[in-house]
Amino acid sequence: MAATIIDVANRAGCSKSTVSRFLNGSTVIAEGTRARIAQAIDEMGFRPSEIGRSLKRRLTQTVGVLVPSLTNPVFASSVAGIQAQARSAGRSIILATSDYDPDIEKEAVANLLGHNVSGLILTLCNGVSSAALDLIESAGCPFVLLFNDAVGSNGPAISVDNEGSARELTEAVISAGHRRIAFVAAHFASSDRSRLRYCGYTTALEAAALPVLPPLEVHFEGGDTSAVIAELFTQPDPPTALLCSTDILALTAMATLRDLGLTVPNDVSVAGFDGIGLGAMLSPPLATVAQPTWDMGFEAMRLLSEQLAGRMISAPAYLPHALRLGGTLAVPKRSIATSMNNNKAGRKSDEL
Amino acid sequence: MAATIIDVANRAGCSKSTVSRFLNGSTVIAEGTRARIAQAIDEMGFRPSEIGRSLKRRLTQTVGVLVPSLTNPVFASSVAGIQAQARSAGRSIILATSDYDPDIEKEAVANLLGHNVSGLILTLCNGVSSAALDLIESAGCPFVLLFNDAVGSNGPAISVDNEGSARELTEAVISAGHRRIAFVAAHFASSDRSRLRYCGYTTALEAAALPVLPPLEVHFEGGDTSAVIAELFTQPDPPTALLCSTDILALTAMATLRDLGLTVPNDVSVAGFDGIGLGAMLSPPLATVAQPTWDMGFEAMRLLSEQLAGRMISAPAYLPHALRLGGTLAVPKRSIATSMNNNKAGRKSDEL
DNA sequence: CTGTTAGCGCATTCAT
DNA sequence: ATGAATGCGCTAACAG
Repeated sequence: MAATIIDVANRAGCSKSTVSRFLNGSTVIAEGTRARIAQAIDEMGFRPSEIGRSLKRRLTQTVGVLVPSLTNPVFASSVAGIQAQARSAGRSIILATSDYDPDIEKEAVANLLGHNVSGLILTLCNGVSSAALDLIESAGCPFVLLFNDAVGSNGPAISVDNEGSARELTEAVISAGHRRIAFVAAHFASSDRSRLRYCGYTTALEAAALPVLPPLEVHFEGGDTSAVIAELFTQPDPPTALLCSTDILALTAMATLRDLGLTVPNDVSVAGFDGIGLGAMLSPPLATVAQPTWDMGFEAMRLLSEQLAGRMISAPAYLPHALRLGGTLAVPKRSIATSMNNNKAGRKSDEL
Repeated sequence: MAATIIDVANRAGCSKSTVSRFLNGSTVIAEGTRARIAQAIDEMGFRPSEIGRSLKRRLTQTVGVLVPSLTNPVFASSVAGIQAQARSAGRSIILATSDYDPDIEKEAVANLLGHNVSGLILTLCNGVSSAALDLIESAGCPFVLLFNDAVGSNGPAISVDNEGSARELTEAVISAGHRRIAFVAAHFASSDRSRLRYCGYTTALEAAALPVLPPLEVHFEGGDTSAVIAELFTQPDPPTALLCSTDILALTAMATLRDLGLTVPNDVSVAGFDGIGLGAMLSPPLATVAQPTWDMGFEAMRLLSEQLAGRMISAPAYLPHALRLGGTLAVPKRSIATSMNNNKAGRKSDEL
């Protein structure tokens, strides 16, 4: 099959040690042998076996990456960022997905660990209590959390301030004049981000002395979202604004509202979270909290590299987010009666 | 660090061979030792090293996956399908991206090969002539092409009938009454799909004796698309319909048209290719040729597994596509010249 | 049923 | 500057 280092040595008329040294540039090699080795390698199309190499060195050039799903552009984009940085660092990535399921998550991590990955980048269902994380820590494998907040004292993590930004977003919705604001969330059990964002929502509402509605938890990529939304808006006194824990959810919600004969933002304002590219291409554009997803992946990989190199730099836990207001978020039209004490009700939507 | 098979053997009071046999279930083991081994494994949290295992077996349980980009939901979705099937087959995937660059593509494949992947699933820039493919074939590594057509006689491939479906789509556009139809394409050099789809377009136009416009080649994820489109529609006698080689391109095009004061489909019809989920959520929904991207990935992985198992089944090269008409594709109403003037001022934000 | 032995492809002492 | 020998963790003959 594939040529080995011994084949190269034979053809070049030297020992495999010399070839190994050639490959790793560990010592100086005589010009003659150097040339013969180079030629032999070229002629045989030899590529050193990563696995032989890894076995010997006790470490690989691969890192494990675990994300909930690739279907969500947020994670796909972050993996792209990871990939870009990994490539420039000469590392490969083994990719696993958890499908938002803690059990699969644990199994996937165990599998990754079995591959002797030199490190891991993970977006967990729950960064605080995770069987997968226990596995990793007992194995002593370096890791960086991505989108999850840093767990306790240790371990670097790259995220955005989910709770704070959700609070800001909710405050903006309140400023626009909304008083009855609902929150559609991916199941908390499968996404701690979802929970944090809901917390930000409640904080803002409580500060404004407005009613906090219980979260409408839905399966992230399941089909129950439409039904939940439809029920919400066919009941009396529906909300004038709908916050969604992700942009994908927001898009699903908007499609459902359209089917119900409601227009966004004329009848209902909608805002999401994530800042996926396509949201900005819509008309009107989706109001959201934009995260630098690609950069976050890139930065997570960079951080992991630093860690692997023994340089424990302090992690900038939160990357900056950006509120994208306007678009699907506008002043409520039909709730003037309940917002008479709102002195900002006259703002125009594009001022947001 | 991590426990090895020898550690387990010592603790269980047997030889490492027995442990190995336990792990692989290759022979029957006495109930007593079996229990002791199981306990030892559990206590030490032992996971067999994929590396050592692979080195010995001369084959890995990993497959290499190369796609142009993860930012395009088409490929992200196909990787998700690959991943799902890989997991159920007990395989892991090493992911690489080419960024639509044949040089990176080749380098990535070389790297994948170095990891001793048992097989490869690839979406190449060009499935017909590819340095990467040469590398693979000379290494004798099994592979399945995905989105690329089968190359020559050998090698299975999973794709859709790009040319045929593009022809069908174009025919539908013609049927709707369009006579002047332009085609925006990702650079042919970076995507053979793009070229095939353009071919389908030309075939349909020629059959209808309509003018074939030269392709407007753009960088797939670059920023030149808007400029190209803007130029096209600010010249005299602009097309009434715009076909785009991908949905992403179509979305970019529509955003540009909006900025130009044109409405879709009232002023210009637009159709894409791929059937990304978000296209269907738009209002009006994006006309397109939908491919079963997730299934295609799943099927590609299944095919590779069959191949690795020695069962060379015949590959269903083309999976069924589906035309999604209507939405952004409508009957042409009037000349662009008049509509541009009429629409510049009065367009509503939710008109898309 | 189980232990012994021999590599897989490579990097790395230790010699020379 | 280069060879010979060793072993990484594991599986697969080959005994027993």
